[in-house]
Amino acid sequence: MRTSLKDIAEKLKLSKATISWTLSGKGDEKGISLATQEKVFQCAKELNYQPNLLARSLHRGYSKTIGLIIPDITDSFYSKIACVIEKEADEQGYSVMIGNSESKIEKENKLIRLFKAKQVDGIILAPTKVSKSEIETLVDESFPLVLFDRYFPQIDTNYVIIDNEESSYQLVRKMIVDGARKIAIITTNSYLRTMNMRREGYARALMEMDFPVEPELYGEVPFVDYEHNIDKTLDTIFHDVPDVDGFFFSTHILAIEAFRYFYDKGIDLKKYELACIHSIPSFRALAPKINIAFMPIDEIGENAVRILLKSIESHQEQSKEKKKVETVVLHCKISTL
Amino acid sequence: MRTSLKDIAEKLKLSKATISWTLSGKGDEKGISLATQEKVFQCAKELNYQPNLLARSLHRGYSKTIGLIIPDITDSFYSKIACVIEKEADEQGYSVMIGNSESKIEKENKLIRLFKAKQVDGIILAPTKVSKSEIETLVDESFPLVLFDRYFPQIDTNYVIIDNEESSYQLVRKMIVDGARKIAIITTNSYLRTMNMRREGYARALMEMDFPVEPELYGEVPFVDYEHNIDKTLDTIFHDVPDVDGFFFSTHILAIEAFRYFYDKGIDLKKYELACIHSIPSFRALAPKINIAFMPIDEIGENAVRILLKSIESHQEQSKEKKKVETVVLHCKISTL
DNA sequence: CTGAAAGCGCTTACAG
DNA sequence: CTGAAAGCGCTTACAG
Repeated sequence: MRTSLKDIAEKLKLSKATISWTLSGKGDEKGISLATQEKVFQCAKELNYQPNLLARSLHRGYSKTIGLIIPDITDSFYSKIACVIEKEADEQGYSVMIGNSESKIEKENKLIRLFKAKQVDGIILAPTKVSKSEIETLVDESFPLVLFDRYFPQIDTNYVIIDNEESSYQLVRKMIVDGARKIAIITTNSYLRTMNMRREGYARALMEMDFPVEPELYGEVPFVDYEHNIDKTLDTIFHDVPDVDGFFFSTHILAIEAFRYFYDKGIDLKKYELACIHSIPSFRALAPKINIAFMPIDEIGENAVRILLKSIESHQEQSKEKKKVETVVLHCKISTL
Repeated sequence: MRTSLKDIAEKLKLSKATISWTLSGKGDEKGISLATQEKVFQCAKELNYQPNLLARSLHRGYSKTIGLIIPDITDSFYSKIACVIEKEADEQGYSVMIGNSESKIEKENKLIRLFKAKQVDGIILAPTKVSKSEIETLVDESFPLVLFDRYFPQIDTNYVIIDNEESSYQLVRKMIVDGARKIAIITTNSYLRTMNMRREGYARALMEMDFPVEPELYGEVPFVDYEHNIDKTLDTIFHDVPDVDGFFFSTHILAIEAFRYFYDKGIDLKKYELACIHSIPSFRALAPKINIAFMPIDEIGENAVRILLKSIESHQEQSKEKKKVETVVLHCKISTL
């Protein structure tokens, strides 16, 4: 059995209150004699006392814990965000529970309920979809919440997103300047506004140059099993538009799979202009000339935590005023590797 | 405020006990009238009742939560393991708290203490070092614990590891069969037994063929900032052994960095025999001929969870018998991509 | 200077 | 068929 306040109290023949005051550093304030405090510290150390955080949270009504839900922890973008968020939260005295929604709405809902049941003080979430989601419940309850990466205009809550349209526009514009004329866009899940914005940026860059936005150059890979689906998509594009000369990948995952396809087919990457949103280390060796919109990982994480903690505080102050929603739009640095 | 049992009880003019029995599905067993049960379920639904898991855990003495501590969540090996462990635990009714030790012993110790304070029922851990660690405390307290990936013979607890020596041996042997004669080993942190075993397997394959184990072919990259350190290491090897014709990378991270170096220097990868422990998707495009020891991710995760849960159960049964330690050694599949 | 007591939200042995 | 009560391990307002 773990040692509790009671154990120390009994051993020293003091009350639990005295032990609690002392160990929480309020001994002086309560005027507990130095001798007693000394004994308490001594005994706590001997018994290797660690406060039970569940009991503390139960009493205090908050847990100093935030929940983070991401679609895929093995995706380097999300795992890096998780890393930053954990570090940021830690500095503010919060710990983080991470949950993997696997891009499944049921899993996401389950995690939201679990985290609430575990009394997290707030949730940071990269949502997968929006249909009949627990997110709406959170918003209705004005539960402290920050969404990131994916955007649903109909949900009235805090957001941290990047300027997907502008980043895509810049990337595609760069490819055009560098000589590309028939640029394909390889993307996924068009029901995600994030992906739509990327497509719009792509279209804007083309239209600005009076290039047509050809349906044949649009490749949408279903998100599930995209490893297998991308081949078909690329086959079709190469068939329909043999002189395609550029590829804009809306995610790094699609880019990796495409590079594998290029390799399998013996197609030389160097002949094409390339661009991608977010970078991973292997790009340096795989496609060093690729244009990248670098995700501002640190800023995303820091802003998410900052906004969430603000929201938690105002929530705890019972300020019944209607929450003001905060939306942060961050910008990617665009460059080659 | 969230709704509690008390709220429902007051609203229905019943006792908290009745509500609790009903909602936990033991209403029939306790002979609570169907009419009452119906009302309770109805009301719980209306008020969107969710039990407070902190309170439940506090009472029950267990939290149905396990802690997972890994050195780097952005490393695909660990994040995949985390994914499997979460899925496996979920099936058994456990949730997982993930912590990032950043390969720092202080952070690891802090996480162990935090998880204990949060009353996790057990911990799965890929340890970073062993010096004066909280791990020893866990073992002394016979706290349910499973280590994986890294091995410390002096710690008497459960382990799940792969056969690092044999996997390395097989990989290097394959390279020799394929014609390599001067094989460099690129590795890190020799104080980790895991890395030492990989080196020993490398040496065994060489010695078996009566090849010398040349110190000039041993490249150890310090783990911190290895991005920058690997260049020096490779420079030295190419300088000292210009006719090096094979590279054995003890981790995928080192391989990626080396490939970037090869690219930067304009060295053609294809001229070399390559081998690496663990694979990532971009290898398919980066170095398709590379020999890989495929980590049995699923088995590692499943075994870790299985052993931990067994340990938790025997712990909860207060069986004072000395824990029997379980060590599982798994094997990698060796092949090209 | 220190303690008794209430309460956070749950569960469960006991009573009737 | 249902309830009163104790207790999990904390914290804190109140009392002396």
